[in-house]
Amino acid sequence: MKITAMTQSLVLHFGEMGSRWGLNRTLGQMYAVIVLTEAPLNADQISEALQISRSNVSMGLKELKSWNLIKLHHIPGDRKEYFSAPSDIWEIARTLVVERRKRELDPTLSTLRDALMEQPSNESDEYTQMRVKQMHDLMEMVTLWTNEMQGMSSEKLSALLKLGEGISKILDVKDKLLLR
Amino acid sequence: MKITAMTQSLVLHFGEMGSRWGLNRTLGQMYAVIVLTEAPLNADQISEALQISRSNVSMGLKELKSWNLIKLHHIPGDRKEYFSAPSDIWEIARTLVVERRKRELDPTLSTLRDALMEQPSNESDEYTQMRVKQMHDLMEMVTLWTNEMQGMSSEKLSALLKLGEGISKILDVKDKLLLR
DNA sequence: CTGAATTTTCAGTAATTTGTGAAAATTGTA
DNA sequence: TACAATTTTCACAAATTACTGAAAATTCAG
Repeated sequence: MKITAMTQSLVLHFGEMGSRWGLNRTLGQMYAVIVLTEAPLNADQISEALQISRSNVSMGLKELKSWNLIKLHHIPGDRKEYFSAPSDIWEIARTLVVERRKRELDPTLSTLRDALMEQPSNESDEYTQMRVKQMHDLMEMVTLWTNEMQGMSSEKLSALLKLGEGISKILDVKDKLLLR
Repeated sequence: MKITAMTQSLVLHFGEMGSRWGLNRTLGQMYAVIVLTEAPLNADQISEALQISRSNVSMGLKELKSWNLIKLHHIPGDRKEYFSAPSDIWEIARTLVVERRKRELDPTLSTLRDALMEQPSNESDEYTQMRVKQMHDLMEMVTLWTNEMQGMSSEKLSALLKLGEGISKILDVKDKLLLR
């Protein structure tokens, strides 16, 4: 499959960024071409578009599946599998946040909890535990938030993000509201 | 410098996680030992605590400085430089979010803007541009948010995060509030 | 200004991560 | 069930990234 110059340059950029996100270059490129192309693509098309080996595509797709980032399609009379990204960009963002939290926060949260269970052996450990507690509480709050986010509709999420600087004002008047 | 068993295991964990965050193993370990130790540390102490070369520590400190994650101290009568982390965990979190945004979103935002300026050469490019527009708008909102966050006090940030599921309710009544 | 203490740089090496082709496994249709 | 199409796995190779020691640069007390 040939890709346009515009897509090509975007794909290259997403490749470079891929490693800064939890992915890697190929994964970034693969997801870029999938997201930016309207029709679902099969593995051979991706392999050709990005000039990477068929097996690399297979491994990349496996990983994108584990991130819940792609949808699987079947075309009647064609045995190949076709892949596309959700058409709702908010759904993609939501998935990314949740999956990154799983990979980046959950394991640490568990380690921090373990450390808090231990008996401090001296006063240096006591300081350490205090910091661990602070980190733990913060990360737990972030986790609650991402869970909240997961259940939010795209419309609501978009409305929330659009608040922008308004959020500060809302916090100021929040106590005046009858919540809970 | 010797570190306790508790710190040791936390340092190892943060090392493993380091690569999942935008850092790397050594950087994760270095920051862990700095955050978890009350007294500011000098480069030799870090080098000894983590069993890594002095030059590696120097490069790591350089990077932590570029992330604005460490504070520099001087001890009277000692020519060495000592480093510590902010005592306020929210300040660390705020810095992390802002710095990651700089590295993970800003370059992409600029590339997306470039792509939007181009003339679509066919209808496939038109679809691509539509998706680019969606991504661009979303990322711009996130940028606004992190800017907002940067200016927020730790107390306010903590209050916002504590809202947790309350945020949904607030959104529901937001229109009833006289904002702006 | 001098020189010892300290920090930084950098070229080379080590370690890790990523990509490939060939072979194995799976799938679905005739 | 048989077999061709397709996908996945995996050992090895290639590429990238991280680490080190030695040397250069910087800092500052005397």
